[in-house]
Amino acid sequence: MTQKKSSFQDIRDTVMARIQSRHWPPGSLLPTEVELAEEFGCARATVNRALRELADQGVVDRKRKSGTRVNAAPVKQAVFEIAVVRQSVEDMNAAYRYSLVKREVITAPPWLRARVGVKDDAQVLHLNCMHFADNRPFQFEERWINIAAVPDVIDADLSETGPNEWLLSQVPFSNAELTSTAIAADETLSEFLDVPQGAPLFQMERTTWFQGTPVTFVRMTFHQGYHMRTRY
Amino acid sequence: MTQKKSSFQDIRDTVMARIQSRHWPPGSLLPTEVELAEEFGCARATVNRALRELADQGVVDRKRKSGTRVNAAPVKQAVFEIAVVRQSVEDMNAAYRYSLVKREVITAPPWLRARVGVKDDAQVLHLNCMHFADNRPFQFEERWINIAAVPDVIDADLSETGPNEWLLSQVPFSNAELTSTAIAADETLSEFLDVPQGAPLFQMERTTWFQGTPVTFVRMTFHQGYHMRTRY
DNA sequence: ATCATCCTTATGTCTAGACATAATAACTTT
DNA sequence: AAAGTTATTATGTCTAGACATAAGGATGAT
Repeated sequence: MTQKKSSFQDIRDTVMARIQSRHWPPGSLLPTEVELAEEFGCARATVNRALRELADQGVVDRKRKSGTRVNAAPVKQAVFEIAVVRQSVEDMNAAYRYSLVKREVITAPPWLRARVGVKDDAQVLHLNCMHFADNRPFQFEERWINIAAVPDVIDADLSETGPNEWLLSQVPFSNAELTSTAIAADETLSEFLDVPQGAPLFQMERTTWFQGTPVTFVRMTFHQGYHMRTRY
Repeated sequence: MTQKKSSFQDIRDTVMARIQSRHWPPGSLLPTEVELAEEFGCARATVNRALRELADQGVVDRKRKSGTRVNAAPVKQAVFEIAVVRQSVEDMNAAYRYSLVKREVITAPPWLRARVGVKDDAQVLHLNCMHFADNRPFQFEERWINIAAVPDVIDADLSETGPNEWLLSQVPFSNAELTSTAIAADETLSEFLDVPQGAPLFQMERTTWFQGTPVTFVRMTFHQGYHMRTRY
């Protein structure tokens, strides 16, 4: 059945539709690229691209010689954007304000050394910052920056723009590990975020590396009632 | 400088290295595909694939006629796997146990209708479940399933396997919206998760659609101290 | 039966060339 | 100067064919 639709997107969507409709149920084997190319009346490379995208999405599994199989237990994965605070505040149509609360150079404390893996005597820049949305507390940020990794940070003016934005401009491509949890507001957080002590708060921690060396560790605590949103 | 390295992966990695080393700084324009193909001694299609992958990663922006530009503000995105509860428990080397607490068929309450968009008189299956790790509370799950979307759910045996796993086998490919937040334990949660009332708890809510129709809404509350982890 | 070896096969990648398309630049007309 | 038209250009996609490679299957030796 040689159809005239040719583009790899059509093929990708058609194949996806057949999988969703259980024409090709989970676990089943798809026709070979050559057979599909025949059916769709196109070159094998076109089918290859279509199936490769589905494989990247985790919809199918592909193995040489074995063929292409509908993934029975698709690895559901969500992609969420690591938004800069300013962005997410402005996206809510709120006025963003930033304030540097504290700035000091210290030797990395043991817990930090264990966490990010810097040398015993490593000097770090320790910062406390507040981010506001429409003058209401939005996020309290506590950050440690490995001075050895970004020496320029010593001279950076962090009173106007947050350290996150400064770091992004300096070290745009990095790896990170991220954890989220719920914590109870301690005295400090209660003051900065204007909530009762013990209030449940959403907290994210992120460790960032650039080419293997740790750059920064940040603990971000959000105002009460904050929801992190993502789609997939 | 016609090199002998040819594979698109080599090219992708080389280009990435040049971007990281600021040989091509953020905002700058890369050579055209033809020029790069010359430099690397390969076909343009090979360069195209390399650059396309970098564009997919958000490292570069590509526009017809304009060319390929290093992304100044790369959209940082984290990918986290939507693990089935059983998986994440077993990944911790803990014994997984599941228990169905409550099961009832009800008419969708107004807040749920507003949330997921089902008809006024839609019948939904309402479930409460507990997930344990080594016999300690791990997650309390409250779920509503749109019966019209998956009629078979009425006859499904959900006493042994959780509704999540059952649904995954029935509706493997779906879209979802996901939010995370911190809440204080109310009376019910305090009992089920064995924490004091008011304890800060990590909560995720997920709405799932299949081909446009809402399938299920689930509210998952984790034990105290739970960390959601992800890397990028 | 067990193991090593060769053959077959489906995917993985590359090439050279072609046409399509979006967006800028250059030119023309008003 | 403003607006509309045309050329140019870099990416986007496709093709037909080629060789590479992983892995399953068959074969044969132990």
